[in-house]
Amino acid sequence: MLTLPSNTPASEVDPRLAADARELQTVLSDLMRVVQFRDRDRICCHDVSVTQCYALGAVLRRGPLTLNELAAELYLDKSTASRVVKALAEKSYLERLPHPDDGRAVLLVITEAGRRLHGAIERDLQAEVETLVADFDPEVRRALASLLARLSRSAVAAARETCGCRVG
Amino acid sequence: MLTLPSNTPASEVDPRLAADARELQTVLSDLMRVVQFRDRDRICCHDVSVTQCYALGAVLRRGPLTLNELAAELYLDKSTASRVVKALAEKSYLERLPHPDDGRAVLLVITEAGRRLHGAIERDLQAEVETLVADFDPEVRRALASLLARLSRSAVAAARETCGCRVG
DNA sequence: GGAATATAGTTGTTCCTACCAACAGTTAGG
DNA sequence: CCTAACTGTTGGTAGGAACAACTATATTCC
Repeated sequence: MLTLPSNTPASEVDPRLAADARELQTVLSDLMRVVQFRDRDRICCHDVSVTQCYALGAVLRRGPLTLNELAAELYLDKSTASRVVKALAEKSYLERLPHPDDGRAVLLVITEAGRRLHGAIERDLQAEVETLVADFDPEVRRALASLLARLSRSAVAAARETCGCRVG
Repeated sequence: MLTLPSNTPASEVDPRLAADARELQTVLSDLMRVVQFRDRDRICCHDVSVTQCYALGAVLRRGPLTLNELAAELYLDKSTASRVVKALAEKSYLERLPHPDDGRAVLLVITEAGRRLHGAIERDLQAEVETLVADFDPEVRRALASLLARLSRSAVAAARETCGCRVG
């Protein structure tokens, strides 16, 4: 992570930075708002909430996880994660297996039903994104994806560092 | 809005589209998650919730709004919007003035305190974005902003069309 | 080995968000 | 005028999320 010395305001080095950041902040807020709304709309038609769907995806992608690992992955309090998992387990989309090496921990494993559900939702969301970027040129789409990925990595790194007022 | 005839799957016209959409979907989800977390963290240190802050921003940018206009802007149910406004009014960040032309409606106006609070929060968020994109080249930042803006417009348009299961 | 400490999850509590529904007051149309 | 439509508020219910308190298991250190 390249960062500037802390006594040098970034905007001094690059005078455009402040204006760009302001514009990005605005645009990002708008995008967040509408995407959040869309996700709610698409996901809740299925059997789970947005957070539950993310949890399912995390377990699917990262393999068996403990509860704390899941909470960290989703930036949730462990109590929230616990309840999310509980709901998913009650609907038989996840299983809580005893951890082989640690009697306190659980291992979260996705079930076949969970896999199917997550696949269906992901197809829906993907179709939605397709309509969003259908009239973007292919190279523009690629550029967008790579820029977003970079921004996302940067944001994750920043989140890990600052670990603000709350969240352990 | 350029859209394809509905009987032609977009992925047939452009075989890369599906893969790009899938990648975008994944990246967008990750970004959403972390930005959402960050917003909560930054905004709630001040006196308001995330939604309240967005409401403040909407009233600030769009000038005096009625409650219904605000609700539409934020994709909220009018009852939720009403309570958000109520909370902001109790903290004296907003005022509810009678609408001059319509005895039923209210005009939401931001107060000086509200303006100050929103300014402070926006500065915080902007500073956060600055650190995120500080090591992006200026032209890359510009490109990112314009692409996000385009994506956002596209998403707003799509949201208006489909007006899914819920929300009036 | 055993007491003190740390960790993994669960549960209680509270607040915010959201949706649906019902309502009062106001405006518009026939 | 009188019904229909609309604006905003409130009641009720459900869920998400955070903090704190708690149980049960691991680890550390004497």
